[in-house]
Formats: sequence, C-alpha cells, structure tokens
Amino acid sequence: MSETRFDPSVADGRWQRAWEAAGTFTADSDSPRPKSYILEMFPYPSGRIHMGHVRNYTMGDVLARYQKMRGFEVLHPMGWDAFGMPAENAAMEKGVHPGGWTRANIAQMKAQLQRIGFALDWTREFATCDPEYYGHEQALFLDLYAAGLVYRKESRVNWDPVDMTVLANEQVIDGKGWRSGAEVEKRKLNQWFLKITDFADDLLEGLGSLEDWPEKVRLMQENWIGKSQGLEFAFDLSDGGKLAVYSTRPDTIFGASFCAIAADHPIAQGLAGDPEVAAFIDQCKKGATTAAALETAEKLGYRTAITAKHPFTGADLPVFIANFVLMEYGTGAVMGVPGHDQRDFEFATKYGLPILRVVASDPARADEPFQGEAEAGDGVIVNSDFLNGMSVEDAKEAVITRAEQGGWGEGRTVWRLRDWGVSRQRYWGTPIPFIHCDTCGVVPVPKDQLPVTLPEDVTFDIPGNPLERHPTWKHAPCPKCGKPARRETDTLDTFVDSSWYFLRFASQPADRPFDPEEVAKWMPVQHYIGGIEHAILHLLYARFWTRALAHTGKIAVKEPFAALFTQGMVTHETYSRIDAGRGVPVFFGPEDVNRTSEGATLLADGEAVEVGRVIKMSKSKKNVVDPDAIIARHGADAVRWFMLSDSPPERDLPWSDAGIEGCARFVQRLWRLFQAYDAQAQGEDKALDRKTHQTIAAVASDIEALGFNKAVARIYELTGAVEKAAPSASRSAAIRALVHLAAPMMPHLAEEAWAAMGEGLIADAAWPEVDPALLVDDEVTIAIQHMGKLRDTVTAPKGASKEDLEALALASANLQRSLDGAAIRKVIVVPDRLVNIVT
RNA sequence: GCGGGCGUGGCGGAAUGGUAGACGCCGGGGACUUAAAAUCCCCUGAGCUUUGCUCGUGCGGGUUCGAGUCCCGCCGCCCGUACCA
Repeated sequence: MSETRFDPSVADGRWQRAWEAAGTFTADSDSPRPKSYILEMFPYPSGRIHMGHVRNYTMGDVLARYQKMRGFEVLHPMGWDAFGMPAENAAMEKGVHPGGWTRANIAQMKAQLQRIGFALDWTREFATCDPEYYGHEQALFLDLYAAGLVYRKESRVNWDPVDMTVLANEQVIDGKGWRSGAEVEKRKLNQWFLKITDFADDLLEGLGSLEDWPEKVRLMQENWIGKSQGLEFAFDLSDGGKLAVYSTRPDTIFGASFCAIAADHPIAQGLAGDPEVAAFIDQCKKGATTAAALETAEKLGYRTAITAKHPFTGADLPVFIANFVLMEYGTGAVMGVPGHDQRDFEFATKYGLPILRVVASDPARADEPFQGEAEAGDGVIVNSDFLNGMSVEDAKEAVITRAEQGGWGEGRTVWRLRDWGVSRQRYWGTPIPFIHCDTCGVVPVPKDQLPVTLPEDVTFDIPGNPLERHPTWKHAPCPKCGKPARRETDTLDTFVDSSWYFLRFASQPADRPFDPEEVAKWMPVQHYIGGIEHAILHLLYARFWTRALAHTGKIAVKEPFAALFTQGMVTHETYSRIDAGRGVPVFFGPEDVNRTSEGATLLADGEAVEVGRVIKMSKSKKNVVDPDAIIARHGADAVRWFMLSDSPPERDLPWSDAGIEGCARFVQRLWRLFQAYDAQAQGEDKALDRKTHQTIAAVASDIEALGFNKAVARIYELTGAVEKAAPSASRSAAIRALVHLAAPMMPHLAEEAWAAMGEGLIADAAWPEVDPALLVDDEVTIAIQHMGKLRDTVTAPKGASKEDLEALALASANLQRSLDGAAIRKVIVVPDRLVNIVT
C-alpha cells in the first residue's frame, strides 16, 4: 500500500465546510434528545485569537463533541464581548471608529476560530455591540428598574482630570490614572447602581449549591460578599456627642480599653482645625496599599481629648484617630479590645493601653497574662460581670439582647459587598435608557423606543465622553411631558453585557431579550469554562443578574452555571539579554531565537540569549506564539492535541516547539494506522479486545471529569497496542474505536479516516458501546512482598482464592531467599493485587 | 499577615492506602537510506559487590503488614487578598 501523509492544509478546510454545509453543530431546541449546554467565556474582540483562547475553546469543544456522540443535543455557541475601552483607545490612537475597529477584529477572529474546527453553532453568533443585543439589555435594565433594583445615587468616584473620565479602582495606580498619569481626584457624581446587596445573602447561600464549582472560586466569592454578624452600638462621648461602633465580638465588650476612629471619620474631620490632627490625618492617607504591606504596617494613632463612656462599666475610654480603621467598613469606628484582637493588641502595646483578659480557656485562668499576642480563639467569658462563665456565642447574644433592651445598640449584619456601580462616562457601551427632564425628573425611555442606539458621528480627538459633547444626540423630548429634556449620556459597565449573554445564546427572539420556555430547555449551562481571573466580578455579576431575573419572574433558574471550570494559562519560556546601556532586560520572541537542548541563541547574531522562566504568554515579554502560524504549519488537530496533552487542564501548559512537533508526528502516526484498516480481516485477539474496551470506558470517564491529559495518554497506549497487534477482526475493530476516540480531539483527522471506513460524519456517530465483560482481565499480576517490600511478581487467574495466591507467593524463589528461613507471623492477601508476608 | 493550591526522573506529568515514575517530550544507541528527512527497534531515577540488592515522591516525626497518598510539625514555590472591627 502506498503511504500517504495526512494533509491538514486540505483536510481541515474540507471537513469544516462539510460540517457547515450539514449544519452538524446547529443546536435544535425542539430535539427530543436530552440537552447539554457547553459554554466557554466569550472573547473580547481584541484583534487576534491567542493560545489561551485556543486552549479554552478546545476543552469546551471536546466536551461538546463528546456529548453529541453520547446522544445529547448540544448547544455550543460563540459570540463577542464587544464593548469596552480598547476600542475607544484604538479610536484615539489610530483615528478609527470603535465600531469599525471592533467589526474588523471580529471578522478576523471568527476566521481564526473556524480554522481550528470548533464545533460551534454559528447561527446563534452575536456581538454585544449589536443594537439588537444591547436594545434588549436596555429593556432588561428597565425591568430591573421597575422592580426597584436600579437606583441613582451621588457617589465618590475616581476622576481623571486629563482624560475627563471616571476610572475604575483597578485603573488607578499609585493614585494616578493608568493612561494619563494624572493625579486622580475624588469627585462626587450621580451614578447608576444595581442593588446587588439585596441578594447578598442569596448569593452567599447559593454558593453552597454549586458543588461542581472549584472550592477556590466559591471561597473567593464568599470573602468578597463578606458577611459578618455583630453589634452596632453608640458610646456617649465626653463632648456630648455619640460614637457609633460596630463589633463582631460584643462578648468581649468588658475588655474594651479604647475607641478608634478612621482618619476620614466626621469626628476626626471636625478636629482637623488643629494642625497636629490635620498632619496626622494626612499621614494616614499615605503609605502602602497592598494587603501584605498593610498587614505588617505599623499601627499609628492620635489620642484626641475626647473620651467615650463604657456602656456597662461607665469607664472613660480614650478615643484615638487610627490608621488601621477604615471609614468604608462598618461605622468607621471600633471599640478596641486588645486582649482578643491582634490589631488592637499591637496598638495598645504601642500606646501603653490596658490589655484586659475577658476570655480564658477555663474560669480558673481568668488572670493569666498574654503571651505577646492577642487570643482570638474560643473559651469562657471571665472578668465580665453578668457574662462570666458564658460561652463566647452565648455572651454575644446576651450583650446584643441587653443593648437592644436598653435602646443603645442592635444586632446588625454587615456586608463587604457594595452595590454595583454601572455608570461609565464612555462612548463604546450600552446607553443607559433614561431621560432627564427638568419637570418630570428621571424618566425611563419607553420600551417601544428601544434600542437607544449610539450615534455614529462621534469624535475622539479630545478627551471626555463623546456622547456628552455630541451636538444633537443627548437632546430628546421627555417621554412623559414632551418638553425638551436631556438623554442620559452614561453607558453601562461592560460586565452588564456579559451578565446575560448565555441566555441570549439559548434563545434569541426579535421582540424580547429571550423566550423563557426556550431558555428553560437549555439552562443552566452544564459546563462553563474560562479563566480564574473572572472568579469574582463576572461570575458574581452573572449570578446576580440571573437571580434578579428569577426574582422578577422572567426565568426559573437561579444559578446560571451548574459546573464551572477554570483552566490554566498557556505559558512559554522567555528569551532576553540585559541591555548594556540601560541595565534592563530586552526580550526576544521565540521566532527570533534558535532553541537547542543546551540553550538559546539569537538568529540575528548567533550569540547566546538567556532562557528565562516559563511564564504566561504576554506581549511585553514577547513570549507569544501565534496560533495561526502554528495551524498553518502543523494543522488544527496537532494544535488541539497539544492543548489537551500532558498538563492537567487546571494547571498551566508550557508551550514548546518540541511538544507541538511531537503532536504533529502523532497525527501522522494515527493516520498511518487508520490507513492500515482492513474491514475483511479475520480472527479474534481477546487481549486487544479487552484493551480496546477498557480504553473506550476510561477515555469516556476521563473526558467527563475533564481529565483530558489522561484521556490523551490512554489513546497513546491503545495506539501502541494496536500497532503491535497482528491483523485480525479485533484489530480492525480497535482501529474503528480509535477513530471514535480521536473524533472529539482531532476531528479533521477522524473525519478523513472515517470517510474511508464508515458512513456519514463521525461527528454524528455514536460513541462506541462498551462490553462490560471485556473491562476485566482474566489474568492479573500479583505482587509478592516481604514486609511490604516487593520481592517478585507472578501471574494468576483473576479471582484466584487467597489460599492459591499464598501458595503461589511461597513458591517464589526470590521470596524464599528474602525470607531466609524466618518464621512467618502473618500473611496478608489482597485478592487480584498482592501477597505480603510478615515475619 | 490571612486564605487557597502545589512540591514525584533532565522536562510536562501518571498512580481507589497495595508493584512509584503510566503516557508524552528531551537525550543516547541501533536499523533502513548514497545521504538526509520520515519511519521502526532498544535504552533512559540514582547507586552497587548486578540470577539480584540498596536508596528514592521537599524536610523531620507518626499511624499501618504496607504511605507519593492518612496524621502532626517544619521548609519552599505559586495564586488570591480585605488592617473587615
């Protein structure tokens, strides 16, 4: 037989067109098959697909294709998270329109994705910048407004005076705007908010039901929501005022020896007339901002002349302004209990304040001194009047009850979670559908006037919001009274766009955001795959939005993503040299470097470059490999196979040229094996039959557990076994099975092979059936141990009796030499596994 | 600081408490070839007195007939982070 090579440059396109023509991956919501919704986080159309995308979508693709073979009707859609800052930056830098720039990027990236052969339902594709999409989003926003979940409030924002825009906290670096470098100002602006805090408890509780989410993500969300329960109460102050504090440890109230307030607390601000106070407040605002630095930073305080009266003892507690108290949390003031709070302990030590013990391991140790740190643990209350002898929990309740009865405090739940500010002073986003009327106030745009579309004729040559300075756009009549009024010029945070796109994928009627019945057929998403960087914001917002829609009766499902998987990054070595002049490293791309097993040299001059750590691919380190170039060279299947091989999917995947070349070789190796398929071959090979069926079962369970690297290893093993086997009907069956196993991972190769040996598309074929009888071997290898150390192995029939196994073991010369005549005390037999002789 | 994760050959990594290193990459040797590529075969944790033995999963203990796996105490790396009262 003449040997041909598998040519991906021909085959890839052929099968991609065949799937497209047959509508193979078009999801039919009316199908009687069980439904499966596989979704990867949709991309921002930055211009090029990168390896991280390829890895992400390959994983989802294997699941989608596998589920289809298992008889599911699979929804596996793709679209574009198309609003956002980069388009406006491009507009400012290159003078292109954000819309045109975005559309061109989408076209380019879509073509790239299609070249990888993803099993996507492109009939459902949309971009969030489509007026149809954001018009429906505006409608949903109005629904939430009607439900009381949207409000406007004046709030302090980060204002960049050069770019004339609000910056997110993440965009403020060391107090300066990330783009302009200008000193950021705090400004008060009217902003739109979503009442995510209404759902704080719900969102927290819901985490418990998300068993197929990574523990890590659930913890991060739990911390972000940050629920704490305690007592809020007021101290009477010596100047006649009151000071509200919040504590989660009201049980330790008898241990309070001072009060501390934040630098921007109104009382502190009231004292700022004193230059000494003003100087201290200034000092508090400087200093490090990272969590680690804050934790180790020195506690600083300024003792005011004010004292606070303890509600039980009547003692006068000094009131400090302190750098470790935050205005944003609780009441911006705390009672200091040095014995049982580490920060308070450090502060009290520094300023010579009493450190009182009010919790002890047992009542007899009520006066034990502290060992250089606070004791925050559990115990029995001591030195605390009516609380003495109570547990911490009981004492908390007792103090709260007293405070509530006495009218000087009450139990309160405090959340770290804040309402979601969604106003952006940006052009390239969803216009917020409201009109400001001098007579009627803030008026929603009537739904029949949606979408409120963005004007096309905008300029980006000067900073600020183009919508704000557009000559006509913002002038609109009031929907209520018809008088001239102003259109809202803020646009929505792009996280709103990504908070419901999965619903629009499931159902996209023209006249509504979605059809609840259609949505119910697909939701929740069965597998949601994306990066860990979305652990909090996107995933929390999407959960909130889904709950809000459920709350308003629009959908039945509360949690959008049944299972979440966060995949690792694609990494690569870096190549660099220290620039002699400036002393900083200069990086080189992999395409400019000749990498050998000894080291690396620069192609340009043949001199050595330093091979650096394997880190996330990034433009600044130039360690980026372009998927297009790799696909052009090795074909889509080799790249897909690489993405699935070796590294577990949740860990980082180090890209290497040797690795992709090995994958390309394996594609050819399988192709040769597929070509050796002989439908007429006769004869049985029982051992190979077993191997085949065991592999089918193992690959299936590996894919279902997203253990793609293990599935890959099993396919290698079966390939090796088939190659070694003599021709037989069993071998031919094994080759057919291999085509099926390869189909989700290397679909083009599988189709090409299947065209010669089967009917129709392998993408439509069923996953091979497993014969349970063939899953168990009839012979097993038994380990023979002496004192747990391996001495020999023997082959025994499966299910041999303990007695037989023991006899077999004792017959081993190696074992007898090891025993050296010692008396046997015990024999441990694990059936089908091992015999261990204890002497 | 706190929370989470990880630590196994030259590298990526396998291993329901039961034969550590599956599978892949790299490397070495050989076959085929005029030659190269491609392909195929063999070797590849360390050491030793090599029918086999000893050591070996970050370090130190422990539980067990048996520990990479379970427990206790350390060390290192990575990620996240909120001085949250």
